[in-house]
Amino acid sequence: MYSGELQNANALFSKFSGFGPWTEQECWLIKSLGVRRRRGEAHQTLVYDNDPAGDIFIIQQGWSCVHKLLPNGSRQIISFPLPGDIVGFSDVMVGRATASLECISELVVASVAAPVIRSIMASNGRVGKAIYWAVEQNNAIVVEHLINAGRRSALARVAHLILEFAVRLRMIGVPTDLSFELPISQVLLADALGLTAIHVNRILRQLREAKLMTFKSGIVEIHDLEGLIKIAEFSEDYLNRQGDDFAPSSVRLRPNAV
Amino acid sequence: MYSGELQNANALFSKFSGFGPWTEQECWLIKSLGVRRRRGEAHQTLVYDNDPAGDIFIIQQGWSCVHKLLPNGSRQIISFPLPGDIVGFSDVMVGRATASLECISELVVASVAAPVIRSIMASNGRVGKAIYWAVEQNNAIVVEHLINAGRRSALARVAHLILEFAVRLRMIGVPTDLSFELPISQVLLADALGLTAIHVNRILRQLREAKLMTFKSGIVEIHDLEGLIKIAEFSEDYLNRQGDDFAPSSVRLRPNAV
DNA sequence: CGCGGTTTTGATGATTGTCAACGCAGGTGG
DNA sequence: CCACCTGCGTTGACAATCATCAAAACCGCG
Repeated sequence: MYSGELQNANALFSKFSGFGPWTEQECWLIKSLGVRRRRGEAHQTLVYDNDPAGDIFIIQQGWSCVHKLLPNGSRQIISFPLPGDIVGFSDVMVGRATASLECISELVVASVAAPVIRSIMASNGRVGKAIYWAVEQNNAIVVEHLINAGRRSALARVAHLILEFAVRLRMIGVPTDLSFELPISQVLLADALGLTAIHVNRILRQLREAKLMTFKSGIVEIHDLEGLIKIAEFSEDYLNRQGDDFAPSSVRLRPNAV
Repeated sequence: MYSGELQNANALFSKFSGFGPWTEQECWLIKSLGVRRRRGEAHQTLVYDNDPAGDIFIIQQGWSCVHKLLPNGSRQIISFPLPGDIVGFSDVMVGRATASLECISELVVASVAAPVIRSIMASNGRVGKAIYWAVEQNNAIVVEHLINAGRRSALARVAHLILEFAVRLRMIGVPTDLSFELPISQVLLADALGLTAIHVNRILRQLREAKLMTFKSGIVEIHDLEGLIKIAEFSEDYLNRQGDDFAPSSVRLRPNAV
């Protein structure tokens, strides 16, 4: 059962291993991106919105969120990066953080200095393309969050985000056999979905009473996968984009789909 | 008064001219991206979601929107690209369109084949960085739309989007002296903001009655800029990011701000 | 002139937010 | 050990926001 740790010491290498085969040099390069580590404690803000951006971060262990605060005190969570995900890539290319990175649990990240990333991206190698693919996948997730907030009911939103977690966790090798740990408070879900925590709570009750899923003390249990997919209007396509040069092994939510 | 046309024959070159100085070679390269033209008529869909992506498009003239359709028939507009904006950059890097591109008015775009863009990005030149800066700015706009849909009231959303248009139009050289053409229906505004057209209409009435702005027959008139900025919680920072290697001339909404 | 798309308005209802209260668990200090 | 606090989850009552349904006016266009 996953609670923010990964067997593999290098989450990015683990994530990219499906894209292979890699040459020895490429392996070395990818692994080198994971050597400089940094830790964060729960509730600590590692990156502040609008700070000058010197490093990108590759999540290794733990849960975190990227968010922006509004003048009125509310906030919008942009994404929940998982181990292997790259945070602050565009910030580094542009020179300034465009959002904050906050730890939810204890967090381990690898940091990579801006010039290193820039030179990798400029070298036109397959590693750069893989990084680009990973970044684009994160952008696709942001777009899906926009669709969630803009055009789906609260019920669909909650279900959609839960299913997104299920697929993404499976993609990084966490066995999510219709049940997985999700150490995220209802407040965080609300800030990601554009709802109030109270309403998220009610929606979760609805989902429970409809025998679709439960989410209690940080554990998701999906009881009716097809029903959940249906009310969420969930399609995992946006998480399974193929690169132009490599084809990451596709992860499917349904065990034995066509 | 702007209605989708630009004096300059090459919108990208016009946009990038502020980043200069460019060498003669760089000028030639940027201009070369604008030579292959393609037209689209109003309501025509130039790119369909999930199509294989072969070209990127650089908007030259006219209005368009990037959107995604939902199974239930509703849709979410992701962005309204303006002349000089690049559409489908990430699609090309990934091989497949992640959204649709639809013409609102008659549209002129330049198309650039994927290999051309890839080689420019791989060459580590300043042109590639400028393109990257432009793409990142569009991503920042998507994030702001997420914040809009997730955490702002309908009133603030509408005001925010209007102000975004005002700044973006001014950034591409359209004089928006508190009044500008915006040939966009209320239905389109609604699909961008996560509201119904009827509610957008009522919000526009509210804004009119509060003497903040009017939007009638495709023309926006801002009567109380400060008031509008206030209720929108608008900060133009997300549109004025500096590159790490160049500083595009900052465009300010307030004529004589500090 | 009629037609389709858009804007506008009213009446009504559903969804979601706000306010208030309580329980529960974990931590902290007496 | 217990009182106390704080954060989180839960529930109810109520209010505000926003959507839905319906109808009419308007406008450009064939």
